[in-house]
Amino acid sequence: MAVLKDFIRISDTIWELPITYKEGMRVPARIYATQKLMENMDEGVIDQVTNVATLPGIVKYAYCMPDGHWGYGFPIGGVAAMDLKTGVISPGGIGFDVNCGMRLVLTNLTYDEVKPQLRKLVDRLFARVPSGVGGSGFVRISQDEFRHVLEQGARWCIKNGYGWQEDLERTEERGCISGADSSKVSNKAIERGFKQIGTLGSGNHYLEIQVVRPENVFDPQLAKTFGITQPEQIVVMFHCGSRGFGHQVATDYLQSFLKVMEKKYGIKILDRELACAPFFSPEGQDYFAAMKCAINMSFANRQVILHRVREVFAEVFNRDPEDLGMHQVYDVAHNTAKVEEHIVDGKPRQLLVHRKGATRAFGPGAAELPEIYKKTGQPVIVGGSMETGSYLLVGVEEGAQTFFSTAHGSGRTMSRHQAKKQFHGKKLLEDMEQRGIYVRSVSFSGLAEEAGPAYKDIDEVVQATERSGISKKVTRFIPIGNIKG
DNA sequence: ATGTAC
Repeated sequence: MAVLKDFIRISDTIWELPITYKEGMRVPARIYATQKLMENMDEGVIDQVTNVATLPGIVKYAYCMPDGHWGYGFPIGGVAAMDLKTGVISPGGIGFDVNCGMRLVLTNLTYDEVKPQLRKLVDRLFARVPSGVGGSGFVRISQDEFRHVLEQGARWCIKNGYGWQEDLERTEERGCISGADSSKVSNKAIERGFKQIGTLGSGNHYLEIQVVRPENVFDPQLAKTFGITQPEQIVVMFHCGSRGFGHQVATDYLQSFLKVMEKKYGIKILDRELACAPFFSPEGQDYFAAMKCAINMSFANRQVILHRVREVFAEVFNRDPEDLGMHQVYDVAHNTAKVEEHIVDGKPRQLLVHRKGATRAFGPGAAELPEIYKKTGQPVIVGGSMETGSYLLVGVEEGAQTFFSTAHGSGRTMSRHQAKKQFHGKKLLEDMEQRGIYVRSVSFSGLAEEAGPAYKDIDEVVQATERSGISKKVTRFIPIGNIKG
């Protein structure tokens, strides 16, 4: 539990630890949380976010979002912007599951229309979207072709018939980050990844059917612009990443950084898990180019899954996906490091922004946003636990304070081990069905790990982001069907 | 998160 007296309270939802808190801190650390979230904040977060504050080149603050919890090196929920010339790039600040992210898709169906078909729909999705540890997808391509996927991302998918052209402009980076170089990726990573496009994975990865209750529309105007136009509307949300491929890229470069960090670059860190290299070093640049391949692999993964989701809906309702209004709202990444321009103390600066379990949330007018969202600000998809619900938020101008970053989900309160001891998968599944949520999972123990009480209160997390001014509520979604990886 | 151990 956090020792609150150590913190300077900047506002009711911003808590600061000054550089005197720990030797070597270059900038203060800031945690975004309500009092209630702060009282229960993982002690590991405080240790880790202040460790991050010691990294070379860090600008302004080391941040942790309200859904923060202990992670590898950096906390999950960590945000750190580095000066390009003096700063480092750190795999621990991005996460093993590079570009783990969320995609939200509309339908024009209502709850009453979907309810009689719910079991069939979930069963078909479970059968057609591969999930679980390992597992290969239905996209059969050679390892050489996979290299094209790594460099073209979701664009490769559209070219090959998996999706609609408009999906690209509704995806962060338009589904393809530039600068991905597959020659910087190991053969081992290619071998692990080339059969994994279109697969959900395991852990907290899932695909969910959700309903928008009228009382959960907080900004009707924005909701309408994002395509939420009718009462009890059904949407599909899913969460997955770059699978074994991204994991292998992270593993490869962590090893490479550990070899050179101290000997070649004289960087001393407080925790091996903070392994890093100067951004402009050969090792740093190679990792950046390889990590971008994993970003693109993940965009492609979610693009192919979207294609499958549309196919299944078309089958079950015997209507075209176009006719079902299955437009994508947006796709957000929440494990990345990207070069972005931000205003620091009144001057524009190029920064490497690490977001690990944190969502980019650009406000209205940002150059990176597509025309359709230029005026509104960026849609932000925040996935809650399978029992409680999720949110659609929007980026706001005040988000500049966190380099336009906000929360990405609920955040765990309990270790997986502890959750497995406390909950029983089969009973949980039955309880959820009683409450109108139909779940399919490859593993009961995996299901138990994802029980609602193993996560923070999503409403409290979202409130913290809104009250601190880093994002704003649009709608809340209630789960009715879940495919758990 | 992860071919849940090089």
